[in-house]
Amino acid sequence: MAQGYDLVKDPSIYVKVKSADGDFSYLVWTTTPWTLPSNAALCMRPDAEYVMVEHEGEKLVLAEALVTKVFGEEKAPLDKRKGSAYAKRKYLPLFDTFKNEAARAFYLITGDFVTLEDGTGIVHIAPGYGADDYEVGRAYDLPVFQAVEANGHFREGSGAYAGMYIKDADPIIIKDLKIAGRMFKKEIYEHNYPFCWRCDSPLIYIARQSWYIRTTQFRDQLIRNSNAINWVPDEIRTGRMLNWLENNVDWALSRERFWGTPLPIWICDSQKCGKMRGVGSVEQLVNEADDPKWKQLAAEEKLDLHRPTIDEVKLRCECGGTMSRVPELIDVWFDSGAMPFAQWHYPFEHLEQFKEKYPADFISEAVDQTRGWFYSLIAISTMLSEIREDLPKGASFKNVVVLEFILDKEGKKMSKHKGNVVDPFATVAKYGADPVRWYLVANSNLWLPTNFDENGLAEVCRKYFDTLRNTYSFFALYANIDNIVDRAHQAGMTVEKFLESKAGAPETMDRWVMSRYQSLVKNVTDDLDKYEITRPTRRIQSFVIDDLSNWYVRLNRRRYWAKEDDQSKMRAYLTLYRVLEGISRISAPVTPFTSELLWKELAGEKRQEHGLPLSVHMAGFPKADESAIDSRLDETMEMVREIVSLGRAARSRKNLKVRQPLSKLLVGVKQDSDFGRLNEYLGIIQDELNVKEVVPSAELGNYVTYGAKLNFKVAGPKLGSHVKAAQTFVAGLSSEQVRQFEQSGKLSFQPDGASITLTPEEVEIQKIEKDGFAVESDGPMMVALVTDLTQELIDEGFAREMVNKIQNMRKSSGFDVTDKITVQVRGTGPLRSAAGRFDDFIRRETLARSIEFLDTGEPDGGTQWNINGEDAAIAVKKL
RNA sequence: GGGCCUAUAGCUCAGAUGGUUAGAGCGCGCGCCUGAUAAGCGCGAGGUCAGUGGUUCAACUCCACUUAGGCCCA
Repeated sequence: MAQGYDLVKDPSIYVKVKSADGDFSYLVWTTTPWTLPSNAALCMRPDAEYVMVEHEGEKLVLAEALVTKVFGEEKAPLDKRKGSAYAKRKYLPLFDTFKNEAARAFYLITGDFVTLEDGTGIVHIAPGYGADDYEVGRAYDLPVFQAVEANGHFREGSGAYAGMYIKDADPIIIKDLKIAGRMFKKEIYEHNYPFCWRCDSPLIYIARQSWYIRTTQFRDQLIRNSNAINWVPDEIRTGRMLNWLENNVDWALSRERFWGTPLPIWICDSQKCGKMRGVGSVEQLVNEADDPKWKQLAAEEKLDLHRPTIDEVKLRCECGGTMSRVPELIDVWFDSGAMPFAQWHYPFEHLEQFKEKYPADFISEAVDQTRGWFYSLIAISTMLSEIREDLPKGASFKNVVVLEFILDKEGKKMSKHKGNVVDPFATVAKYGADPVRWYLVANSNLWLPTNFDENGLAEVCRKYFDTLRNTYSFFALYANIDNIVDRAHQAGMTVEKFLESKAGAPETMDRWVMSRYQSLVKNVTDDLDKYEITRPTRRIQSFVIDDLSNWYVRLNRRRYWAKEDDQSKMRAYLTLYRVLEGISRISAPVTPFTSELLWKELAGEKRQEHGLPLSVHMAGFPKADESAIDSRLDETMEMVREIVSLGRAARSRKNLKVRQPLSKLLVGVKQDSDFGRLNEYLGIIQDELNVKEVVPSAELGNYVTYGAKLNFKVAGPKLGSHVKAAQTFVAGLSSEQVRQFEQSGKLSFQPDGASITLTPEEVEIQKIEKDGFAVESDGPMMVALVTDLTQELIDEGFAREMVNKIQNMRKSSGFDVTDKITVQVRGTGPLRSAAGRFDDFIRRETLARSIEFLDTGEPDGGTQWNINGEDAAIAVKKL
């Protein structure tokens, strides 16, 4: 069996083989000179025309179609007849290695497999080397000559070549043929040749004795059973698997090794008898053994069933003689395919479990297992279910995800040889098993080849795992401040129940994140049901990063700073707890360790006392609560996020940093009625954009110009070849014309004499912002910032800057988030008056007991700051 | 040689039944934000959709061929 083919250049030679019954030679072509001493016959295509031509005083026979190719010129034929006319004519062997066998060999045969593309149309047949030659040899009852042994060396008694390695023998054989006047010409031929995958040495095809399973007898059932399997992706089923099964050949079952699973066939030692027996169980074996000690050993479970020990067991033969086991082992692929049965010790034990578990719901392996595991599983289960009543007909698995390979960054196969191998152990050690798995699964669909990029792995760690961990840490930080776990345990409750008992009603943000979470569970479940894994993994990732961390947690931070047992805070804890617990469960199939850690941390050490599973892997997959999915809420929040995003873009373009409060944001939405939906969320928009007021703006026309473009998908089929003219016409409309069309819904034009009326569905109206406003828009959505500053806004800007500086100093000083402090400031007049005006605000934000403004000198251990252009120094002290 | 799969931004990948200006993340440049985050947000630069030919009003998408890579088989 070939493990890998390489494109290589080998010598190819044309030799002249003398006819035994005529004054001419057959011109024969081969790429393996070393097989010539083992030649047994020559083969022609029966229906092809063969001609005899004269060349340098010799008469040569070859296929008419190849004359020009071989000689490089036309040759006038001396004779012409079909290949079939040469059948059975004898020739003189090139070598006398097997001359004693001449009675059965060295004659012309015919076969349709002979092609007229390469060579001479006359093929040299060596049944000992190559499956095709062997088959032909069997059909003609040709002897199997083997001058070369399985180790690639010529055997003793093969004349001058004895002991020689085939590749070394090739040139000598060529030289000998030349001396004997049998060489016609030599070329270099480029072809695929098999090589050992491990040591790279060339392999030879050699006929050997072997035991087979006649799988060809079950070909139709194999195909039917494979077709009944859900292959993901489906093209495996219709492509390579079908292709492989259609070309099924009998399973060469036996192997020759020292140790392994024995072929359970015993043969009578007596040549005369020669009975064979297949042994089907240990019980049968020891009962039929000639020595009772084996029964004893088996009873003690000390009987080693492997070769070579098993070979000591001899059986009694009906003829009175002893039977010995054949020396062969079973192909290990048989073990892999027998796994579904062997794991339950079918048919001897555990029949109930077996019946329940068989066939398997799901397996997964890589695409190279077409001829490996996938085949062995299908083959064994198909054959068994055909002959046993107690098995359901079909394959031993129902669904399979077929993986593609992981290639290097350039898309090349990884091999030690090329040095582009990524060491999986080092990679797991560096990044962790879960991130590696997450990266491989989330990066691209499993059935597509993946170009492995370590940067992508680092990104997964940073983005997904760090964010998840930080989200949990945030929860833990505050929950620990409030001593939630201990208090829950004291109250004899789970953390969840305890939080539930203290929590107020869910707020909009809580309902929103739960809605998003339940949608996530639903979508992930649907995906997994379809054996999709990349999409759900990406869904989880984007939920954790965008929805949970960057929106829900960030916007709700203040709730977590509230006083002990504040109801809103408890609801926020509870919501975050539930979502994190759910994430732990739905991501467990991909990140078993991270999920387990999260589960343990959330559920607490005493989780079992409260009836919670010890492990997340025993906890079951969550079921989506679809009643909690509020699509209108999702949609509205999406609008809010869009408005905030546009507002930030507007600030950015005007260089207005967010810490500077502004008085007003005008918001234009698709319809005026939509603005009402935003009422509940105006606070979020105000906070995110630091504006005092958010108001609707109905006067879109003041900010935009109108444009239009053709909706090709709708208009294309109707307009046909006028589509381009229509696009030009629509794009050329003025803002006023588009505005009129929006109201009237009618638009006509005349391209090339035709008359066409466009409907509103066929034209998309665009609104494009006018220059000169702090305006941003996206589709129907638009925001405008009012940028005028009052003294109060300026003062608040100063105050917020000071808060920011003090917070940074708290953090760099390593204070806890609950530490109370005092603050000393030296600064300019404007700072001082702003600080006075917002004294409460600054102290509240920074947990400062007092803010002391120094008239002279520097604060003790102060840091210099530039605050909106004003020079200042600030010092913080822990109380 | 036969069969199947892959090729889209510097990198990794999305792009139902052909339809407008081909998207995301990372990386890069500039700006912003940060009492959980080695995070985040905004703007910008970056593409002959491997190549050639064909079908079509219209092709990343359909067809043929070619190139490169992968797997199974000869």
